[in-house]
This record gives sequence, structure tokens and C-alpha cells, in this order.
Amino acid sequence: MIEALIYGHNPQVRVVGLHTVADNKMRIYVREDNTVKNSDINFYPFFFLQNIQFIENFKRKHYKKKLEGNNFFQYIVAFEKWSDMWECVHQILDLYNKSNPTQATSYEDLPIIYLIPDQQTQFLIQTGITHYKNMEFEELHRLQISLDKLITTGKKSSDPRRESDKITFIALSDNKGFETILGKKEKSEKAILQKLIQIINEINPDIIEGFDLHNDILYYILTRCELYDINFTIGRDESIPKLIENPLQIRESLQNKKYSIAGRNLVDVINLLQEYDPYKRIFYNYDIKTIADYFKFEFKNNTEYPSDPANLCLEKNKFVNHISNLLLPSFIEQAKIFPLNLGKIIDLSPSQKIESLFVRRYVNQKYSLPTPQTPKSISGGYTDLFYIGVFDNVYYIDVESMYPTLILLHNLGPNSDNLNAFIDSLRELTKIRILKKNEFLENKNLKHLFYMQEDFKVLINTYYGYLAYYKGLFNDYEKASKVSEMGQEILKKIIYHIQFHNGTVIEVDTDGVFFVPPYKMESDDDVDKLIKEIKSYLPSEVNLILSNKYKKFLSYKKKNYAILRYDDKIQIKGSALISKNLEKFGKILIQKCIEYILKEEFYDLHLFYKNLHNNIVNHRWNIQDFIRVETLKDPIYKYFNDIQKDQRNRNAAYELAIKSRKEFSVGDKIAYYVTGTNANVKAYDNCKFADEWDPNFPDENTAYYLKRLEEYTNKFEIFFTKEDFLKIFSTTDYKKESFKTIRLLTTKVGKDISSETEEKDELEYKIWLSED
DNA sequence: GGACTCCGTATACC
DNA sequence: ACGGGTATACGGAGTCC
Repeated sequence: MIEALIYGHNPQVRVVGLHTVADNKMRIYVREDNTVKNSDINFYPFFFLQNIQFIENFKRKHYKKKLEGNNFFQYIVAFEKWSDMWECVHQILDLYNKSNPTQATSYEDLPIIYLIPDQQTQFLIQTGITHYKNMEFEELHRLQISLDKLITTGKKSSDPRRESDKITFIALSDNKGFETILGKKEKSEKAILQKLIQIINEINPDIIEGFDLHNDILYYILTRCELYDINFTIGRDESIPKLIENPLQIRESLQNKKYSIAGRNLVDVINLLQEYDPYKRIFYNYDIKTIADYFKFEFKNNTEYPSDPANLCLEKNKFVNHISNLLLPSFIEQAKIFPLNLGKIIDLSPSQKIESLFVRRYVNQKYSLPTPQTPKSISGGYTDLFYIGVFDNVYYIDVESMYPTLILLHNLGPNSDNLNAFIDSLRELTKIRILKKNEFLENKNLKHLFYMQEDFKVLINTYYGYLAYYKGLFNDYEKASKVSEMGQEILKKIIYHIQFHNGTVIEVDTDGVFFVPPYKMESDDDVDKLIKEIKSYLPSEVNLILSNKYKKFLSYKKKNYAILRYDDKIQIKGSALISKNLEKFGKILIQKCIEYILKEEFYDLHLFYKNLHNNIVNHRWNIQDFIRVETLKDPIYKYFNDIQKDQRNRNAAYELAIKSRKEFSVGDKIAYYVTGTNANVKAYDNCKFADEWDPNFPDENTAYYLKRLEEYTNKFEIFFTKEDFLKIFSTTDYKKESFKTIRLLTTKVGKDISSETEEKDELEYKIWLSED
């Protein structure tokens, strides 16, 4: 039962691919060592329906089933053919529009229907089949592909639509040691492409991998194939890749193409990296070198031909394989669970993934499905700041997976979930996560297990967000509020107990506390005892742990702080301190301020400031130091309309885009700087594109940038006495010795919880600290 | 011309 | 084209004195 909830109710193992063969048939490919066999399985396209009257007059063959329970969608309707299903939808649409003032234009507007628009997902939900069951990652046959292309002289990049551009080499490799470079023997681009088709079919991979696979590699190959009238038949049914009509738009870039290949799955390493959430900043531009460094991959130059493009191409494949070995196993593991193909496992949000589990169970149990509650805002986590300043010997303790723990502890699943899919699956996914985490802890060389348990952690944490997800079928705002309220109570209890023991709580956020232990309790052992003491007042399921200990902690504002670790590395958190929109000079200035303050090197800070100030005044800097880069989030016409209707302020990036009369679209980045002479100019009226700046005739607004400089340094005013602050951030020369007396200030900003809380009877404290 | 508030947008934390 | 709330920063517009 639980097994079926998590892994699906179908015993079929080792499925490595799917495609439809007819309106009601799905072909599945099953790998047995080196061979792949296929078989066809019927399926019946379906949707959920609220009221059966809507299909009373539908003529084509269909099956309807009254479902158990009292949830909103009372019926499931199934069809022989995909096309019949859509015909029925259109009939319902017409009927609905006749009796309803608000006109629906597609099934998505029909509140009385719940329909999954994707055949493979429907098939997997209905049959209970999932991919890759009983398979190890290594058993999958994965092919990597990279291109080397010719660029017409004078052009920025290669364009497959330009006839003078072309593919020069294609590197192919797989996870079983195969390696080849097409274009060495092949004399023409056409020959390369033909050979490519032949090899892919011979290898018959389950997965094709590449860096920028969809928008670059496949798009390029397909465009060139068109030129030569070649059919790029690499599907398992000898079909060509299909462009998916409505690919999920992934964050920043909106013109994403997405292909599918019959019977195989495609893995674009860029998508794997996008999913890799916490470190997104590092891969901001998906610069391949940055990523390689981060994942410790070294591009090897062929010693004979250091910059041989063919060899570089092969190296790129190795890079793809390297990233894939680290990040893909997590998604393969998830594909064993969720009724979704690999592409969807990678692209869909965690909320949509966990919902697919619930829906599968409800379909399987023939149980009525709820509809989302009307959106309502709920309370969130508790955040507070008690001190501003710099502190030594700071500990961070936090509750591991607090929200999921509370959900399980108090059974806070959705009210509508009569089959208990929410709680049951959360419990099981938690078990899987712990299992993977322990496996990793046993052998830390198995890095892929680290990423895997991180991804499962994200899935588990999603359960809370899902309760308040406005599109979640099983959302339950009341339960979501309950969870966060209980979380607040737990955090406040922790704070209370630290303060009660005269510890200094500096700042808290949701489930974690930064604090300085009480005087004379500063050893790790003592802190462990303190944690144990606090734990005795919390439910035993709530796992409060000592996460970290820091040499120094700079507290600035809520959610904004910096830490100095014991290895002397600095980490900065919070948009007020590290926002990526700042000019480069500002970013570096803030970093230096934090570094020098944490290390108490005030004279060096003074020198740094003086030097920077000087450089600005004398234009001794580069355009890169002071440009701002903004991404156009809205189409120009929308911006323009909003301005006309007074619904939005003017913005320099958009104004420049309009003034230039060039084509700009959503996702484009605009780099600009501010001109003029007055520090208070309106940026949108006084700006130029970055490439208009001429170092020989610098026309940036020095007064404006000096004002910016002042704004940045003012952030640090609160850490010093007035005199000290003015001395450090001045252009006057001072003697080094005079900085030795400077002391950092701390400011108390929040009231202790213990002083606010009235004495509670339960709070009787035993003295646990030994006398010595 | 400040000081102040309000608003929309952007970014970050957990 | 979509998990949530809590938070800060910034630019600009409007208001008051």
C-alpha cells in the first residue's frame, strides 16, 4: 500500500523510455543489460469532472465512474482515444459557456474539470508505472554530445540559419567508455550529420546529455539537417525530435526551446544546474568555466594541440558527464517515484511533483479529488533581531526540517486528503532522505548522494509550502497557518531558554538562532549541555542541533549578517549587504568594509576608502566598476502602458531600450551608467549604455557616484562612534597609530523574550552546570 | 530643497 | 507558467513645511 503510494502500483521494472504509438497505446522500452525490449500498453485518456450532467450527451465511447468520498470532483471520465477526450472537453466548454457569464476559452479555465494535458503523465498515473525501477544509475546508457561550430568572420556567434556557418566537429561519448569525434574523417557537414544519426541509433542510448542541449545543440543540428534535407531520425521509433509546444518557461530566459525524442530522455546540464538551488548565484550566467571550477572539473589541454577544437569538444563531453554523474542520480531516483518523465522530473516545481503522487493514489483508489481552496494569506516564520554589532564566539543552532517534523508530529495534513496520501508520502520521503543522508555520511566520496539527499530535503520542505499553494488541489490554509504558528512557538521557546540562562541571542529566523553562550559556558561541551536542556522543553521529535560555531559574527539587520569562520573565510548574507544589482565598486566596498571590520583592521579600511574615493574623483576606474546591469522583466510595450497609466515609475534600463529604437525582448540585460553633474539627477533621464562610455572622455556623474559611495559606507555607521566613523571614512591623512583605539559598538535593538513573557509554571529550571 | 511617506520592483533569507 | 511569508533596498512621486 505505502510502497504503491511512493513507487506506483505497477510491478514493471527497468522502464527507460516511452512514446505513444497510437491514440490509446503507449510503447514502453525496458532495458535488460545490453538489450532494450519494447511492449505496448493500452491506456485510457481521462479527466476528473465535477458534475456528470456535462457529458450526458457526449456521443463517442467513454467510461464514467462515480468516485468515492465527497470531494469536489465526483467523477472520472475515460476515453478510448486522446482525440475523443479533447472533443469531450470542447463539448463541455460550449455547454459551460452557455450557462455561465464568464466565458472559458480552454480547459484551464474550466473549474469543473481537472485534466492533465500530457499523455505520458496520464499514462504513468493511470498504470502506476515509473521509470528506472530496480536499476542502478550506472546501468542506464547515457550519451554525451557536444558541437564545435564555425563562426563567420566578424559575427559574434554561430547561427545555423547562416549558410556560411556550420558544424565542424561533433564529439560523442557514453558512460561505457565509447568516444568519437565526427568531422575528422567525415569530409562534409552533411556526412557528419549522417554519421551522427547512424551512431546514435547503434548506441541506442536511454538518455542524451549535453550542455545547452535544447537551445544550442539540438536546435543547431535540426536546422542544419533541414538545409540538407536530412531526417534526423534518432527516436526509438525512428522519428525525429519534436518541439514541445508549451515548454515550462524557466526563470530568466523566455525563448527556450524544448525537444522530446521518442523512447529516450533528454538531459540538459543547464537545467540540472538551475535546479541546484542554493548556489544559483555562482552560475548566474552559466559560464562553463565557473561551473567547472565549482564542481572541480579540470579541462585538460591536449599537449600536442593545446587549443584543438575537436579535442575541446571531447573535453566538454567529459565535463557534461562529470556534472551529470553528480547531479543526475537524484533525478533518476525521483523518476522511480513520481509518475513523470525525466524531463518533467527535472523541470517541474517540487509542489507539482508531490501533487502527482497524491493524484496517482486518488486515481488508483477511485476516490474523489478536491479542488484548491480560495487563496488566503497565512502567518509565516518568526524573525527577530536583538543586537546589532560584532560578536565573538557565536553559535548557530537550528531545528532540522522543522515544518515537516511538525506536520508529522501533529498530523497536519490537508483536511481533504481522506486517503492520507499527504502524510504517508511525507513520512516515506523523509525516510528515503535520511537513508540517503546516512549513506553519504558513511562515504563522503559519494558526492551524488549529498545532492540527492539535498533534493529530497527540498521535496520534504515543500509539503509545508504546498499547504498554502494557491493551485494545490489539496491546499489547506488553516493547516498551513497552524504549522507556522507552532514553528513560531518552538523558536520562541528556544530563545527564551537561551536568554533565561543569560546567553546573548543576536538574531533568529524561522528555525535557527545565532547566539553567544552565557559567560563561562563557552566550551562546546557546555553549549551541548545547554542544547540538551532546551531540548527537554521541546517535543522529543523536534531535533534541535548545533549546526555551527563562528569566530565572529557581524549582525546588521534582520536576515542580513556576515560571519567569519574559523578557517578565516567570510560569508555574507542578505540583500542589504550583497545584492547583485549593486555597482561592482559598491559590492567590493561593502565586502572590504565587512572584512576589515570583522578583522578589526581599521587603518586598512581607511586606506581602502581613501583610495577608492580618489579614484572616483579622478575617473581612475573602468566602466565595469560602476555600471548597473538590469534585466528586462516585462515587454517594452507593457512598461510603456504602465507608465502611461501611471501604474509604474520610469526606469533607466527601459528608457534606454526605448530610446535606442532597437529590438529588446524580455530577458535581455541592459548595462548602463549615470551621467550629468548633479548628485540628485533622475537616473532614467541621465543615463547611457555602458558601451557609450569613452575612457578618454569620461562623462559619468562623479557627484552621483560619490553619493553612492557615501550611501554604502553609511551602512556601517552604526558599528562605530561618530568620530571613529568619520575618521575611517575620510580623505584626510591620519597616522596609523591613531586607529588603534577604535572599538566596535554593539547596539541592543530587541527586547528579551524572557522579560516580555510572564512566568510560566512549567518553567522550573534545574541548575545543570557543574560547580567547577 | 529637505524630510517624510508610500508604492512598485528586485533580491535575499529560511 | 505558479511552493510560502518575512525582510531590506532603491528609485521615484507626492506631500508638507
